[in-house]
Amino acid sequence: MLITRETDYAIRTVLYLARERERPASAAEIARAMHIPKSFLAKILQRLVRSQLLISTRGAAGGFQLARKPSAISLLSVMEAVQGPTCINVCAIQENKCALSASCTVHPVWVEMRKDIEKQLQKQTIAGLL
Amino acid sequence: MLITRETDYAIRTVLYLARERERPASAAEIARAMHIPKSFLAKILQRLVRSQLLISTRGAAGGFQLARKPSAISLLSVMEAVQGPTCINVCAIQENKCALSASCTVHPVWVEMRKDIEKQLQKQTIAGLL
DNA sequence: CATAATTAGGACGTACTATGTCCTATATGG
DNA sequence: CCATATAGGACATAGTACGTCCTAATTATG
Repeated sequence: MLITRETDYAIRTVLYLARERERPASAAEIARAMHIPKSFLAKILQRLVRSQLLISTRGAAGGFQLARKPSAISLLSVMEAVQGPTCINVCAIQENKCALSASCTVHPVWVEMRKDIEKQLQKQTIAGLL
Repeated sequence: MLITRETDYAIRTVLYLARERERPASAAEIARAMHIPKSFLAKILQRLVRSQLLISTRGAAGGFQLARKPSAISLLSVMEAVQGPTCINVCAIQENKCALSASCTVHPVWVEMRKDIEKQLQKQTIAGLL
């Protein structure tokens, strides 16, 4: 699976926050609105904060807000924040995982495909999806 | 992961058979040449036969051969033979898996991306990779 | 200051899928 | 008949996806 459920949740979350930009939204509120299990969402929010896509404020009346304009957030950046680098194939990431990579004529195909996919994910911004 | 190890093995297998077209090659021979665990390869070969990419002959001196010209075998067909339909995302396959699909603005992006990937996999033929 | 509301982080559990192995049945050339 | 193959199912193992829970740390508000 290229896009996990976690990534899906992360995108929904960012989309929600893009619509509610004035005030911080709490994890509980986002979970309710976007149909995401609350304690799972908490983990996802942590990652989005660490990747500097979101800003969090603690304590009562705290919550999460976008750290940048929706037009400056690509699907790729959200995806990489929660999943790490996009992985088409074991081979295409870690050379040493494939015993034949030197002589393998398929290898360049995977590399090329991964590039294309990343380019597409980069083009799609949160602003564009609103 | 979009491309599993099983698919990788399947492609190696078909590539090997494309180079040895005159005579049937046994599972043991292919496994040795392509660094694939033998009993795992047996399963993969079964699927390739059922999908009519390969022809098998049983008994002594039996083995596997391509059912079509290498130019008529795409990476997509090999991939679908072993993995089933390419799956980018749960959402993009089974509508009902996503509670929000009706209102979800990301959904069309996944569908489009999947189409593109399949188009690329279709273009790449075994003949082209030799 | 006390308390309720909130995020931060780690440990843990469960279920599914990828990756294989193994055993038995079946076919076939010599 | 027997050695060599494929066919197919049951089973085993490891890794990842998906999610829960508990304990801190922080802060607005009464």
